Amino acid sequence: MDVKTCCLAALLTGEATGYEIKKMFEEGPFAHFQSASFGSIYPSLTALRKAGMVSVSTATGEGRPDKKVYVITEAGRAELLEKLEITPGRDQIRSDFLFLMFFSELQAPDRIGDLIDQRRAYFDQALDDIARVEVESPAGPGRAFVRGFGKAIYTAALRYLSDNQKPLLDELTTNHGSRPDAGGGNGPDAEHDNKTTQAAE
Amino acid sequence: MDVKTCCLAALLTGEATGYEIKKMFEEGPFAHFQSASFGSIYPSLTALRKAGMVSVSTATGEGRPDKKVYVITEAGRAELLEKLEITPGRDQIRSDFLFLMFFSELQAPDRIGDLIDQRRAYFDQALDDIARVEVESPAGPGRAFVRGFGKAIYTAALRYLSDNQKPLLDELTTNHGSRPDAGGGNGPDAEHDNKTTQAAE
DNA sequence: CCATCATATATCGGATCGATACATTCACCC
DNA sequence: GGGTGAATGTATCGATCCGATATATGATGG
Repeated sequence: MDVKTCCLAALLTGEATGYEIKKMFEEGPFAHFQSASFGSIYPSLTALRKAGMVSVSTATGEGRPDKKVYVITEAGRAELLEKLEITPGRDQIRSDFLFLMFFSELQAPDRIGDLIDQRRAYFDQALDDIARVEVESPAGPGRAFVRGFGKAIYTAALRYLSDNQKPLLDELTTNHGSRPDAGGGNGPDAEHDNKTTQAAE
Repeated sequence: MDVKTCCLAALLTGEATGYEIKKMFEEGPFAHFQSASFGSIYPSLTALRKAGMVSVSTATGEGRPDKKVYVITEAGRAELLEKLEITPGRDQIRSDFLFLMFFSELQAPDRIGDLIDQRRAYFDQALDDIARVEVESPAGPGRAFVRGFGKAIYTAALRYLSDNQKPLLDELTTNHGSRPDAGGGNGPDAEHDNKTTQAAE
């Protein structure tokens, strides 16, 4: 979902500053399935204000200068409801961890073991986060459903890692010396009799 | 992982054209944890060629004009190995589906039911994809580990959806008329006694 | 007494996506 | 025979978005 819509969604739970919206994507209820950076949040809020989707009130407390508190308007709420009617596309997942694991054979087994340990800690943390958010904002059935989903996924991931860490490491250490050089020699389907001309440069 | 590194990774399994690399991110072994578009793949390949990481051979078959087949070089292989040493960051997940489910209360229960049905079909498809890739490219322990991980996650997701679809829909239909207007009246922690000045415009 | 963290706004360059244009082959159907 | 559309391919453009950074202030703490 684009950042503007995400900002509207964040503001639906109450007024907030740009900074607070960022935190909602880092630690709050959206943390595990949406994200946005300052570089997109602030421009989005400005655009939403110009479009009348949000209103701003500048809070001048003690010392701290301008602190812009954003509130969603009726138009903004209508806009969000409209966006909720889209057909959701593919989930986008980008995991450096799985990328590294994909090439386990090219790395030292110890390194692979460390990576898995780190990832298990990471998933433990994720479960703690969900539990914490669960206490902080009880909320309705939609949120509970999403939280439950996250819990199920992370629990399964954790189980998979603990079940398969040792087997993988065993396999890597036994076949260690061989180094299969990954696609050099007998590569996949070497069938193409096109005339090829080597490019210069 | 940046697109350049992803291209090198794709080429490690054998030579390929830009088009084929794209397909590897859509249907191939990387499909479920990395992605890239033409708009980033082609510039990346050009940059990699200039840096000597890949070499190009233009295949002039019958009819079809220039078809640039890319091959990873030794320098490219070294570069990839270096990139494998990074510490992996957070997995990035962006799910429109969970975003929509988060706001279940604002939508018709039938619509929610449809969304869940669609997502179950989507996860079924994902499991089929993994099974298909498993047959097409047997490969080593790293790939098997990643595939197993995906299988575990999708299976858990599927189970969660089938277990919780009906309970959610029941909850939504019973509380239907109420429409909790999400954060308007008794919003979260209304404690801030800063002087606020309403912004014009 | 100064480092450093948390709060807070904002911008810039670059990475990346999504859509699109273009060109050709092949399969299919009428 | 001819037309339509899918698949294969390269390539670019605008819009979006991220990551790093600059700026400023108060609180915390060694």
